[in-house]
Amino acid sequence: MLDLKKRSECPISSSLDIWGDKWSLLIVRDLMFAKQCTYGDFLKSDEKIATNILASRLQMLEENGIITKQDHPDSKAKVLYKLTQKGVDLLPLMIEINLWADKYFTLPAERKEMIEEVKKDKEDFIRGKTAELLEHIDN
Amino acid sequence: MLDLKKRSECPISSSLDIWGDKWSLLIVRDLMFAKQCTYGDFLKSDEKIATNILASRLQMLEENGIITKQDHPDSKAKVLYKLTQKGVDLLPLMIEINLWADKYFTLPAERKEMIEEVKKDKEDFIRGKTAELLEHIDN
DNA sequence: AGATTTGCTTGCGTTTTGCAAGTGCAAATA
DNA sequence: TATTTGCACTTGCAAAACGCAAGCAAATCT
Repeated sequence: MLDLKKRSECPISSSLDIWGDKWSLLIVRDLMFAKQCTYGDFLKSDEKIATNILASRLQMLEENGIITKQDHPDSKAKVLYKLTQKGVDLLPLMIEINLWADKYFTLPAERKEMIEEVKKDKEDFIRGKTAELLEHIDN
Repeated sequence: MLDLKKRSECPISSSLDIWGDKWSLLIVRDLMFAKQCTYGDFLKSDEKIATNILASRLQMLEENGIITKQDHPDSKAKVLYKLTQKGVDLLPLMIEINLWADKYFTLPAERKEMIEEVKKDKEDFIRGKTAELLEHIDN
């Protein structure tokens, strides 16, 4: 059991207490955009997270109801990680990060494509993506 | 000079490399919502950031163009910290964090009030607040 | 002139991170 | 059936970051 110590009653602070580190939102990103879902998939991401850190972040995110484990349809040895409703609700936040980054960094072509879609109709994109992410979720 | 090492080309990752720690967004929050501006003001925030960490984060944020130092009108001993355009552009992100937190935490009355205003007309709130924050900025 | 305020810096012990290697169970292979 | 491989972690340890207290120089107050 990882203990979460709230630094204050501020909502920003409380949120950062859960996912405000260098890795957690990358895990959320993978679950949102790359659709990567197994432990090994996270390890394969470009940023090369250390395996012990990954395990610790997954536990933290699960304990705080952002993600859930599910049985992998193919094998008992594999674990499927999915976003919960609470996790999917981070989508608008992730989109804003992308939009900010779009203004100040050069985005890779594939992500740029997604952002252009967002720019056309943000609300619509969020609706569609949320529905997609919530498929087959049994929180 | 604090060195920023990019973990990957991903925009989320690059953004987190700058402000993706437990403290940076709290500094941005203070500059956005509490209007706290001096070094001492940051130290007085509820979360009680350590002074060396504060100094290091302020330097990082300044080097990455999120904040700037300005002369304090009252005294040469004081330093005024302000958000740059790049910093102010984090407002939509901060709002989404607040909205997320509003759904999953209990907000303090004062912040709740702001969020209700946001809910009425998000775009309008952002326009107004952005204009307010950009007053007297000489990036 | 002496004391206080302000914005930091320095030292040092504790915690977190990062890397490599190891473990246990499931599944594929021989 | 025996053995190797794959997968999801755990463990150990060195390195880095953090957190606390004290110190410090310049500006300001008394």
